[in-house]
Amino acid sequence: MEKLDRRILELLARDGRMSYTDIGKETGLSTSAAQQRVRRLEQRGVIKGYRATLDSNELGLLVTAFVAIKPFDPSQPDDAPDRLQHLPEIISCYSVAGDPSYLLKVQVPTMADLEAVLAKIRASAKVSTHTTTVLSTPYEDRPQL
Amino acid sequence: MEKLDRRILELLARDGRMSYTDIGKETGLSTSAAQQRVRRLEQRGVIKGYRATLDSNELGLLVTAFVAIKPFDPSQPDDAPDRLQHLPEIISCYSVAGDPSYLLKVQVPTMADLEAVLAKIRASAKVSTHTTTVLSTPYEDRPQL
DNA sequence: CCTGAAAACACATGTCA
DNA sequence: TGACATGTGTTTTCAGG
Repeated sequence: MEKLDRRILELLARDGRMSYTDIGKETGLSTSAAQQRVRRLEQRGVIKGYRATLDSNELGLLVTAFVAIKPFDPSQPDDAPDRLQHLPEIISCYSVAGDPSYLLKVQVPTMADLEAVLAKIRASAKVSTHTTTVLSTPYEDRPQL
Repeated sequence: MEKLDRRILELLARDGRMSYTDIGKETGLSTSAAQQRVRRLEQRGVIKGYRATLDSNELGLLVTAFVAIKPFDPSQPDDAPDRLQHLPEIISCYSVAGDPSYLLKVQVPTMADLEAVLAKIRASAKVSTHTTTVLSTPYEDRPQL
């Protein structure tokens, strides 16, 4: 019944606070059966966690940008992610194939903050940066189911 | 007491299933006071929703890529986001400043699926695509607090 | 923002197929 | 191993102040 687990994941991806009772109703399972399946999905790591999704603008994070970085010296060991981890403005870090070595997603209150973060990125990771600023976000993080 | 709301948002961003009782304990509020603040944050749209975060690999989504798109004919009306919305493989869509007009994040099971989605993107939105494939993801979607 | 009580829910245990 | 029933303790929810 792998189908049932998919259905449960879809429900929780859309509403992370859905009760086991409601999951049971939607899937035709009893409350405890639903709970058991969810617990297994959590233990297997399929469900990594739960979070509230917040409105960046309401939080005062008005500027979003993608920053592609390239090491100054490609012969050096590449530990950019470690070196950049301490910057909370970096929301995501992807290692990519292609010209840049990493692609970062950055969120800050103002353009001035972006400038400051870019300077920190260059200094911390010894990289050059190529920044693409986001004008608007038609949609983001749609559930993968 | 704007400080309290920030704290609540931080807690819920990290654990979207935290109970109002526990939020109260962490913030020094009673259960119902905590619940009331959360409800207001939801109504104001600061909290947009709750979701389980899933492991893409476990779901069989082994390929992630960023796709920059450019319209074939820049004189035409630009409704790419609308035209692409129906493709569930597109997780996020950002309107960006710079050479491409949009940046898409795409997730699919295999490279063959990526190829298929790129064809659909080009056909649906009448754009050219420039794809950057993700090799690994050191970190992603860190809480903005 | 708190109290308090009723309803809903979570969750451990035990049973059955 | 997976589904279910039941019982106990929490949590949610909605009065009221």
